[in-house]
Amino acid sequence: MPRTARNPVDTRRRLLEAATRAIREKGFVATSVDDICAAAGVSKGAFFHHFADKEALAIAAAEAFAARAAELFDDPSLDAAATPRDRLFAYVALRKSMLDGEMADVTCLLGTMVQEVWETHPAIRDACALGIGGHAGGLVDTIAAAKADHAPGADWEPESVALHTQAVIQGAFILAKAAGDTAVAVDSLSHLERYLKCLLPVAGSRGG
Amino acid sequence: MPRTARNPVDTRRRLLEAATRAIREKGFVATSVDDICAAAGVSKGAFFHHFADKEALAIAAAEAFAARAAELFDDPSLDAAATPRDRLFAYVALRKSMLDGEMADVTCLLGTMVQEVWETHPAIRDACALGIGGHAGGLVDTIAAAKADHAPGADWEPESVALHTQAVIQGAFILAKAAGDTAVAVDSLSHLERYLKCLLPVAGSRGG
DNA sequence: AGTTTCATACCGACTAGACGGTTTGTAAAT
DNA sequence: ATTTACAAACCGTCTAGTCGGTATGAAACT
Repeated sequence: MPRTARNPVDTRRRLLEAATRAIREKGFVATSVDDICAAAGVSKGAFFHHFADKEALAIAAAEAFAARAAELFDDPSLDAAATPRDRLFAYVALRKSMLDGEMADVTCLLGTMVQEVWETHPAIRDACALGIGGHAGGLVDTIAAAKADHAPGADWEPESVALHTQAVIQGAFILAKAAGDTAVAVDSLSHLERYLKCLLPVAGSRGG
Repeated sequence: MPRTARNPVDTRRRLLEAATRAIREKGFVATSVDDICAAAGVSKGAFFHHFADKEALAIAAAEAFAARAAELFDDPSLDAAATPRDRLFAYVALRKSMLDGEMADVTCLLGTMVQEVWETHPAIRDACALGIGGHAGGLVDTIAAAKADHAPGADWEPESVALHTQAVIQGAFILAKAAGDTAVAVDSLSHLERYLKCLLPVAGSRGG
């Protein structure tokens, strides 16, 4: 099925991709509609045909980003994990490996936007909150199962730990942007790994 | 010494305070010079008399914010700590207690700005990096001393742990902004506390 | 003591350009 | 014939930054 020059699905996807890239680089406010149109190779008319306004595009981009993040849980390295605990560490390792690349390609669109517009654009904030919270939610069952296996009586909640992993990841991105280097983010994820080992000790071993 | 209507030091301070508040609420790009002037109760002429441009103000605000953050280490609760380990936990407890208040009053100007302008305004990024890195640096000696006391042979570096504390704090702010509630940030700092207990075990006790 | 000089501190109208969004027009598909 | 999918000129608003001007006070000069 050859695609013609006029392909609304493709146009929309190009706009979302261009917006995602630009916002990850410059933030939501500094990214102009003209910027996005130019990067996507479409006209302003096309932009406002597909999206009511700039805010609507941001929300759609946030939803698309969250959907892609959810796909992380389908990664082969997670499926290969024999236990919930292994699966959790496979997730963190995957996140770590994803830090290899250009800054704007590895950082989180949701964290970037919500920090900027949490007060001024509640609809965007909610979309970001849903994405981040939903992603954390995707970890809760795994963490709960690992807890049942390794620390059934511990006084922490799987949901709280899941949110903490996202906090560490988001904070790691901020340090990386400040330092101009993702290495510091890798370091922080290593601390997260160590913490999770501490929360989920394997019998007959110490969490060093 | 009664102050006259013309007081450059006061004018500058008012501009810095107004800018800090506005940027914490809306971000650097969305905060206009007119906004800041109105909030500070000064004219645009005064603004550009004291600062070369908007970027220069942001850098000055970042430096002032970092200086105030450095004062945290003078807090009585830290001085009262008997050991480096106690001092470290007093710091985290202090950061936790500081989360009680309006969102824009508790979040970090540096983390907010650097996430937005890391690519577009290198000078601001550097000022933020210096502030965050410097604050982390203020913890390194304490962490190193605590390590010497409680985990001399452990395979982690005090500097890396210090940076990780800042990553957790920054990430906690992002989750808080997304959720519209600082409670999730408190939770994350509690996990940080637990991690530090795990890194610095007290003899004859488990890190539960 | 009175006057001139000068730098600092500040005011607010103004400008040039960028911005989000609208409108008008058109061409393909159904 | 109507709807969909775009193109691009256009519009009012907002922006950072400029500029000519004024008020103040201290120092220099007479």
